[in-house]
This record gives sequence, C-alpha cells and structure tokens, in this order.
Amino acid sequence: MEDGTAERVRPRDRILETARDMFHKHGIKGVGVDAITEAAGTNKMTLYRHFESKDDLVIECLRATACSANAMWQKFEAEHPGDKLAQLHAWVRMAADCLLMDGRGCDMANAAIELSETDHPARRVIKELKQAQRDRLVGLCRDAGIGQAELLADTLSLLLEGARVSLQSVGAEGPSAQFVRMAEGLITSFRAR
Amino acid sequence: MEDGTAERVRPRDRILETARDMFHKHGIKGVGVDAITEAAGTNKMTLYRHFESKDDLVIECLRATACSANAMWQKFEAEHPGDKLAQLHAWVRMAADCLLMDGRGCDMANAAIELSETDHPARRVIKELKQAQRDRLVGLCRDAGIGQAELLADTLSLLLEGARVSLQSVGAEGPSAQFVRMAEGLITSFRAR
DNA sequence: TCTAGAAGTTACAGACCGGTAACACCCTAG
DNA sequence: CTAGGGTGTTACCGGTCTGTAACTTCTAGA
Repeated sequence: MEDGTAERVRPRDRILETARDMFHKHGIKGVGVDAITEAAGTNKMTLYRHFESKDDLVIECLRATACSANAMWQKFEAEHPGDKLAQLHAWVRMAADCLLMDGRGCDMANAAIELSETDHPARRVIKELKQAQRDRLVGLCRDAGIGQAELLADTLSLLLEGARVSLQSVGAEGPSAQFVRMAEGLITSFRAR
Repeated sequence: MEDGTAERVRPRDRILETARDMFHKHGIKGVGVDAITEAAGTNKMTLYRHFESKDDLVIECLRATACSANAMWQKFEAEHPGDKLAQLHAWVRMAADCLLMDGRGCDMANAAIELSETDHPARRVIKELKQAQRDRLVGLCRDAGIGQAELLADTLSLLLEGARVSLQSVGAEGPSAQFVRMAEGLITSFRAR
C-alpha cells in the first residue's frame, strides 16, 4: 500500500522540518537535539541514524531553506512569465511580506553569526548558497534591463539583510518599516539611468 | 601610592573589556564565564562579585559598546566642527573601515540574533541603544540639510547593518564590498532632491 | 603594624549538552 | 509465516555550562 493519503511522513523528514522551524525560531545553539526529536515525535537514536551529527543536520536544514527559496523564484517566473521587471517587483513584495510575517531573519545569516568559528562546516554551505542567491538577483536585474545590475542587486541584498537584522534589534517600527519605499525608490532610480 | 603609571587595572574593568572582546569574536553563547575570567587573569568568583549574572555582564558589555560609539560621534564633531555634511561622510568612512577591519558585525545586532528569547533582559537595552544611534544619524542628516532625513538615515542604517551581516555570510567579496559606493551615491541622490 | 575588604583558590552542585550502546518492537516485502 | 530493516526505549558516557560555598591570601589605608 503506497498510502495515497501521504499522511505518514518519514521520521527523517519530520526531524528535518522540525529542526528547521526550531533553529529558525530559537537559533542553532538555542535548541538541543533532544528538544528537536521530542518535538518531531521521535527520538535521538533515529536522528543519529539519519544525520551524522548536529552540524550535519544544520547543514541539511540550510540546504532545505535554499530549496524553499528556489521555489519562490520559480513562483515569480510562473506568475510573471518573461516579465523580469515584474518579477523584480514581486521579489520586493515577497521580501517585505517575509519581514512582516516572520520577525526572525534569514536562516543563513543567523547561522553565520551564531557559528562564529571560521572553519565550521556550515560556513562553506552558507557562503555558496548566499552566493547563488546573489547571482540570481543580479541576473534578474540584468534581464530586467537595468544598467548597473550588480550594484542594484547588491544594494537590494544589503537592504533586505539589514532590514531583517534591524527588525530583531530595533523592532518593527525601526528602519525596516521603510524597506519597500527604499527598494522601489532604488529600482526607479536605477531604471532612470 | 596612587600608581601614576596606571598600569594596574581593576579586575572588574579587565573582565568587562575581556568579555567584550570575546563576546564580539565568538558570540555570547560561544564563550563561558570560565573562559572570560581566565583570559582576564582572574577567576569566576570575582566575576560574580561584580556582576549579578552572565546576562548582567552581557548587558554591561553592550552599554560599554554604546559608550565607544558615542566617542566616535564626538570624534566626528571634533574633526569637522559644525560641518554636518562632512560628519556624515566621516560616518560613512568610519563604517567602511569597520567593515574592512573587523569581520564580525555589530555587537548589538549579533546579540539580538543570538538571544532569541523575546523576554531576554538584554533585548530592552539593545533596542533602546539602537534607537539612540538611529536618532543620532537622523539628526545628523537633518542638520546636514537633507530633506528626507529620516529616509536617508534609515537607508544608510539598513545598508550598514546588511553589509555587516553579509560580510559574515557571503564574505568580503560579496555585496558589502560596494558599501561606500552605495552610501555615497545615496547621499548625493538625496542632496539633489 | 594592624585591620578590613577585595581578590584568589578549590571544590562542588545541578543542569544540559552531543553522541553511543544494547535491546525490544513493529511493519512490510518476500 | 518469516526474516530483516527501520524504529522506539532506556540507560549511559564524558564534557561543559552557570552559579555558589568556604576558605585563604593579598593589599591598601589608618
């Protein structure tokens, strides 16, 4: 029986999803493997049968996050096929929504801050995934016909990254409240050049 | 003997300075009080005679950081007395220098990310100190004769915050490398309005 | 020199952490 | 029905963490 309802989720996936959520909310060093497995309705042994170590689990969580981000990008393309400028505005809207909904920032950035050891295995992954996201945004800006595509993409990246961390330190009434206005203003300004 | 050489530093100050440095480099949850006291050439009992708890020490460290930031602002005023626009450019230069020199981001922001518990005592302090810095930058922009002073100040804030975290996730070759160009461009653009 | 308070030392409590071993269980494919 | 792999359970290891107690040593000031 292949279980058409698909109700039964594999322990590995449950652990991964639960860990993602808990790492996101409480930070990596803020949750232990015991808490994760308990919340996932399983146990520590099962976790260590599927993941080599906590660090390994962290890395898999980051990859899963990157995968979700990919889905976002595909949604942009699906909703505005071929219209790169509309996709760029959709990116801004999505970013703003994340700011409003979420409260906690980017998992990769948070992990990078928390895992300060320069040789931590997750650092490689974070760097490469962040780099991929950057390239994607640069590509989008370029395809949208913006001259200084790299500069706009990098500026938007920094603005979003800054907004996410500002949200956590100053709060929602802080500078991050103006994110959309800043981003849209920048796009207009770069398009006029 | 009042010790004119002032070589002898009080244990409390040694602990505070050492803790600041270590928290900055390795994060709050990344260093224990034992490591701090050992590096400060003292012991745990002395730490707990001067600070109620580790959280209390963290808060004092953040206040000390804010105090250092104040000194920066006074330096701007001293170097460019009355010339607010020059002080704004000095702020950009200082921010860029910090990015190049440091590698690790803003202590307050890092702490906010690490201490995810919403009721953590340090959160109040972080918020109020960050708010003060923001107000200061807004005031500088306004006094420099910029129309939309709040918007420029907030944009610069987010850019710097973003650059600091981007530095830790993507690295020095990432978007943060363009910080000065972005900031100067923004100032020019806002002045033209 | 005497004294009081600050600082150092050692040991410990109690909790949590990541990770492993041994064993019992269940469920599904053959 | 049966075999075997995935899973659950319990107990444990060694280490680290914050925080405290009791005691000794140092040092500055009268």
